[in-house]
Amino acid sequence: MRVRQLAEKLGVSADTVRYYTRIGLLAPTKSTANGYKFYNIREQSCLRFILSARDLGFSVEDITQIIAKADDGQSACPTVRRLIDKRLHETQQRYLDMLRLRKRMLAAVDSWDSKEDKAPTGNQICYLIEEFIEVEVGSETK
Amino acid sequence: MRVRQLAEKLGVSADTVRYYTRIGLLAPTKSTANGYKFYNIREQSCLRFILSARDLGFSVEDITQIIAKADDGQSACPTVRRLIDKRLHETQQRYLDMLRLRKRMLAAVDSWDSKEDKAPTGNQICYLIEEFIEVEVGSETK
DNA sequence: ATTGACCTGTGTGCAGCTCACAGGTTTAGA
DNA sequence: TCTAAACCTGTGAGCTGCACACAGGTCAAT
Ligand SMILES: [Zn+2]
Ligand SMILES: [Zn+2]
Ligand SMILES: [Zn+2]
Ligand SMILES: [Zn+2]
Repeated sequence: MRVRQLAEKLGVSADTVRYYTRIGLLAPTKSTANGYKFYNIREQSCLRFILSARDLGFSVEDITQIIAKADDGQSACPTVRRLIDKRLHETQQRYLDMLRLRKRMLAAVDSWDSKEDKAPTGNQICYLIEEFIEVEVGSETK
Repeated sequence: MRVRQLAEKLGVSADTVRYYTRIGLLAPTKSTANGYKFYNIREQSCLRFILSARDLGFSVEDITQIIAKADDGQSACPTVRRLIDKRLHETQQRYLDMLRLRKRMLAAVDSWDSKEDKAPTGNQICYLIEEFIEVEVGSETK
């Protein structure tokens, strides 16, 4: 199997497969004739694992560690439990950040609906942005 | 004002100010004597604007466009309205992605609580991940 | 003059891919 | 058999928004 065939089989781009190969997560054999990389069934199941872990929020570095443990013959489960706890906290944080940002953006759009366009002055670049922040900072203290 | 003073005044790192300077969002005068960059009051208010826009979810590229419009003497308001709509959709999407991911991660952690650690086999790297995905994919179709 | 603390600009690194590009391979046609 | 176009490959670079490393400059105290 060459890179494109593997990629299509598992529904990712060939570049993604190349990337995982480049960083050492996949280790295809190198054809002697033309230098093309050759992925066997073992690489395929490894990629499947990588994609599953990715979908659970593990970073590429996490996956590297997990695979290294397993390749070493040890159980990766403790590592997996430890790492997902960390990533879960991060995901939670990012989720909250997105939520707050979304709220702020919606408030801005809403308040801008009743405001007209204005040309910039020497002091202001865009009064929509500058005045919205002032209002928001003020209302945050109450 | 030199880079550090400006940075501390507005509560960001000196590297952040240097970054905005590097990409042309800030244009300090260059001291002839020692090559140090000098930020005046105008650069300061420009940085304040940049930070306000950043907090509203605008990208650096967005901010570049907005400032360019204003520097050109035109109203940046239409640009601002158009761009925030785009960024709002993206933020919404990322928010939903985080929400789904969080849910998936929580489900994994929950189901793993009652499972023991296992050593890897020739076919499996970590059964926690591999079997959770199978279960999840199955339950998605019902 | 010298030490040391602090500051500066520039270059590089980061995740997780994606894109650009020069060249090799395969295939269809003549 | 030759050729030309379509397709594929590996490698290198680029993306965002900074943060860090580093060699050297500056300044106050000795
Ligand atoms: Zn925890
Ligand atoms: Zn405006
Ligand atoms: Zn819309
Ligand atoms: Zn395991």
